[in-house]
Amino acid sequence: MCSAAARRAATSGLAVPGVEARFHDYDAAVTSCIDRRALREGRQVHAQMVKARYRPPVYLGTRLVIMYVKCDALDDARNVLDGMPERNVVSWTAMISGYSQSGRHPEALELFIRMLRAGCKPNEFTLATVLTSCSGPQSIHQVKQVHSLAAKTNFESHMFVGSSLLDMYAKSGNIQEARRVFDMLPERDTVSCTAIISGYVHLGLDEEALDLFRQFYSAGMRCNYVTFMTLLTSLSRLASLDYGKQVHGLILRKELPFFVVLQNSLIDMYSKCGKLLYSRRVFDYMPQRSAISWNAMLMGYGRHGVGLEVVQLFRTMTEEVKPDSVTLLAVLSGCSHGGLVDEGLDIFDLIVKEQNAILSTVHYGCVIDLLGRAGRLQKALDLIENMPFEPTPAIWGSLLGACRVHVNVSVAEVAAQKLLDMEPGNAGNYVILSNIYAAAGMWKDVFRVRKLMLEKTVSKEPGQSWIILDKVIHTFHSSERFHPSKKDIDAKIKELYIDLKAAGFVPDLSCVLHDVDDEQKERMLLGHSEKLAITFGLMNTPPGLTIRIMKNLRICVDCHNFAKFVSKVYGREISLRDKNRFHLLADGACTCGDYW
DNA sequence: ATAGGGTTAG
Repeated sequence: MCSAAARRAATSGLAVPGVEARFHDYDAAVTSCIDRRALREGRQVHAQMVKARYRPPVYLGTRLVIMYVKCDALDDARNVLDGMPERNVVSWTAMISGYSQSGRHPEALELFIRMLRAGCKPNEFTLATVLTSCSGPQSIHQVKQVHSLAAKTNFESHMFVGSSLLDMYAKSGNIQEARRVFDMLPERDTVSCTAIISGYVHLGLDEEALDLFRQFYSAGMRCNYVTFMTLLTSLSRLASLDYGKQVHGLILRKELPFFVVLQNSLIDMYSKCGKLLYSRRVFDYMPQRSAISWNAMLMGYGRHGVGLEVVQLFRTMTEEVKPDSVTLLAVLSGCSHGGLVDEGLDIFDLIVKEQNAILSTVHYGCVIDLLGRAGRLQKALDLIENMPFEPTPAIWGSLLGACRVHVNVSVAEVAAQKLLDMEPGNAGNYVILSNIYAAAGMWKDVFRVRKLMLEKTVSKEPGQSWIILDKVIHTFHSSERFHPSKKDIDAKIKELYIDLKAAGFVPDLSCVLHDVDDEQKERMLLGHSEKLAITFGLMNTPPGLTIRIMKNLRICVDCHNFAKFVSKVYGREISLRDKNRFHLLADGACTCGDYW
């Protein structure tokens, strides 16, 4: 590889007066630059060729394209490719692969089509690479085209093409087709197995993904860091601490080299499984960190409502790494969840001054949250009306939620009007507005809004909670009808209800979406999935153990209150992870401070 | 010479 000629050529830039370098010298020089990713030298060699009016043959032109691609200078690579009098499959593929790997998928596809039009036949390298640019639900048509091409040319069951193809199908939501391609592969390796597992994870089929992994693993599958990252994503979502620890154990036992990305996944997994201290331990032991490491840690503290740590870690971070837009999101939402209103607003002012360009509507959403939490609703409304973005439903929703907590009818009506216009089918908005009217004693308006809701709304995403006991996931849906322990849970929850009421628990009937009588409302509230899961947890865990519950949506006020009373009456800590954050309930109080 | 699976936030 690194011949004497190459070294001489690379270091001298071929500036030998009077001597025209020949093919081998140029080739050696370019190769050396490719190996070292030496862009500047590569450019010099290229310039030398131009200056010497040397016309490189296809091979050498291709090497130049590869050199620029490997050095991330895609536009230079493209210029070389476009200027070549002839191209071969390698030239085209190298360029397509450059686009694919830097996420410039439309250009990759466009070039692929151009290649076909130029009469160049793709090979397995081309297909494997171009398929990675076919993802996204809207381009299923392209996937089909490329697939039929792959089938026609008999590459469908090629290891690389097949893995890429099944991944495309999975990412377009067609897991059956992905599975079919996977089952056709001549053999299975780490990448193809990881790809199909990741397909299930991608579609949120976490339990299926784990089953598949168990199956592969006992059949002797070799894992690498990508496999582990894929598994950790799934375990974070399930909040399965035991399995998470097991995967961590596997990673340690394998003595893999250090990968920042893998450690990042571990930080995230522990924080989503409720073990912030473990996240921090992983974070502290990392010899190098990326911005994502910091962001994952910041998000973790925010998710758990530990505002002070968010601010402190953010300060440390800024001494080492430049915060990106996710960092700012983590800090602002962390301040909001942690109740640090003034700190959050100060940081926001600073960001507006120094990094205004990376702020987006979600950042403003966090600040609206902050102001809302502090009860500064008019200020929040002013900010929405003056921010440099069109307010999204999420923004108005955040304001409306704050109006409920602080019972502010006039601001609520502004926010609600916008929301009802933007998403008339969303029942939640009507419910909150009617709750606000109810809290203000404006009963006529309560009925008006309820009536409107019955006319217009569509059903929402069904609520679902789960608890993991002894590595088994027990899932509950609201008004559960099919759970095997249904009868026992019903009996137990009635028993609890008497105890809790005796301790002062009052059901919050305004949480019920439907227009039914109060008795029916109470029954419906008791059917909420998180109450079922908590009750199931109480029935099946020894006294003193923390009950860990997960919920796919935000927790409702009544369930939150229910959990508080359970924590007090039965002396149980309850850790409840909802869509956005953790609630740690103990002795009748919650770490969220009743604002979420 | 050119190739497949992936981390925070949405």
